[in-house]
Amino acid sequence: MSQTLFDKVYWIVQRIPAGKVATYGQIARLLGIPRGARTVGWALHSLPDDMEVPWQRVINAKGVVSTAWEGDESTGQRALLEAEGVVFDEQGRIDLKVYGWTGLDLAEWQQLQET
DNA sequence: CGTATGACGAGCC
DNA sequence: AGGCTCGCCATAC
Repeated sequence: MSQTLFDKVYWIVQRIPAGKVATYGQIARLLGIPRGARTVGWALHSLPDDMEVPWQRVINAKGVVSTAWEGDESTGQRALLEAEGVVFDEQGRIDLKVYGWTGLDLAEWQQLQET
């Protein structure tokens, strides 16, 4: 079945460990489109509700949560991340040096190439 | 098939 | 340092 770019994005995001965060640009590079950060963002934008994807672990390069989605204090993206151990600074940003995802391990990377 | 759009990014002012 | 503009890539219409 022809995996769409979206499916790959979801596949990768689902492999980001709890307590870690990745940037759109980082995921785009994994997909082979170094300048396609926007496309990744769009993929998550149109994420089906019935799909379990920790999209909250995907943020922009500034270490800030883009989705002003904030709906609720207990369900907001920030609350979800803090519950996983991610710490925000006074400016509401995440230190990517500490919580940044290092990437897929070798086995996962190879599996991605096959899809 | 051309134009518009979007959870971004890097560069310039 | 902070804010604005242009560039990129894959879908939607």
